[in-house]
Amino acid sequence: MFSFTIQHTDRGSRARYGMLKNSSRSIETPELAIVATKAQFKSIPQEYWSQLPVQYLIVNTFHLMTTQAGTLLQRIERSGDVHEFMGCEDKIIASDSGGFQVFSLGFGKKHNIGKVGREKFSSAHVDDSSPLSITEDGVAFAFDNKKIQLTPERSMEIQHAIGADIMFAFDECSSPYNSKKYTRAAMERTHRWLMRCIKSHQPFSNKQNLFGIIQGGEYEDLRKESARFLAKQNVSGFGIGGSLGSFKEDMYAVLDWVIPLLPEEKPRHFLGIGQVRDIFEGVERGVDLFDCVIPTREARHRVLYTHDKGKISIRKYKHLNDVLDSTCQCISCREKVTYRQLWQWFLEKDPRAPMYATMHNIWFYADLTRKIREAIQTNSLNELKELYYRIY
RNA sequence: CCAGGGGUGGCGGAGCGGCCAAUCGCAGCAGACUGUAAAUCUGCCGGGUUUAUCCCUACGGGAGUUCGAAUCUCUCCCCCUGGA
Repeated sequence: MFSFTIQHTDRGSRARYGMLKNSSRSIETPELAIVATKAQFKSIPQEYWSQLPVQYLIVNTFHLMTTQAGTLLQRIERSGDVHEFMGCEDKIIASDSGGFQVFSLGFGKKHNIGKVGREKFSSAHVDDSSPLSITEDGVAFAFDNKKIQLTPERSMEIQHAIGADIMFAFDECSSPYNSKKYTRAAMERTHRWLMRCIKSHQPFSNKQNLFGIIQGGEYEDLRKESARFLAKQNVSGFGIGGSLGSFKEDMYAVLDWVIPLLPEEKPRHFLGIGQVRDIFEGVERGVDLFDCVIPTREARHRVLYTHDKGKISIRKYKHLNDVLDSTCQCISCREKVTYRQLWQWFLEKDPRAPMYATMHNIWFYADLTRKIREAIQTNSLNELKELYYRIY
């Protein structure tokens, strides 16, 4: 049984503190999902997983079906479901549909861009010709010298098979380089795919929950149209996806357009976003859920998040004999691992390096979202935001 | 002492007459990373400067050959491997 209850709404913004439940599992919101694409927390041995302060995580349909030629998926199914496979019975597990790979392995790869830009795009950038074959039926990927077919029905089938608590509808994540015309076509196709996902989901709707995805790129009219369409559908929540424009401001504008059009009582998940400022800006605008690769990926890339010093490249602190963050309770900080030690492990390619760094960043984000939830309840979100904006 | 193989930028290691200030890797420096093609990627990395199809100093030391040498010759020094 799924429920989402809003327990407190911030006075000065759209921020809300809520409780999301699916059968015996529950999480408090706002919360950020740690990305576990292949049903694993990269670089952390499984015996540590139960100690991680993670209540929400997300796996990926596309990568589950392509990893080890599909045998990973079979192993998950044999375990019962993805919770049992991972030994994470108590965590809410979401699964992405593979819709992001339509972008990341398509236009994203072709142009080496992400869904949030850093420059103003011009007409010279416009490209509507994806290297993938995208048709009304679905998408054909060429990956690892193999042909992978994904349709709304196939994506749903896999997400049902692994037993995710929250499933995302199969969509086409648009590119910042797409024309408005293409962005509209992709959005409308995504809407039609959603209807097929809803139909496939019907028999499973008592145990699992389908979130539809709002598209429309950086265009106000498209975003609003998509939000209005989604608001009417029989879904448990909403993902806000697709291209988010050239700059952070564009991305926040998308939230401002879309969220007021969505029903208050359903959760909103801002797909793929999660830098520190983005979390605050999103929460203020009414986002309940996030997911982002940044905590784990940047840890592997030797970047740490701290509550006292901001974002830190370990390279610059490698001679310090301090723990990573004096206010942190993560395994690394409890064991008094220093910057010097961590750097040494990175140089030696010791697996403890990415492991401790990743655990640290996961702890950081857990602390951050916990503080945000507390701040919403005590109407002090703004003060907390100011505190973090000094170093982020 | 004899025979053979070597000595190249912080380190490892290419080059074996001009396209060499010298491939590449490591380390160093700077930057990036937002529904994970990512423990990855990009740029710099002898010195100077007007940042350039410029100038210096450089491939163990010295002396040669040559229009031209890290690359060939001689000699000295040092290292490694066999032999006495």
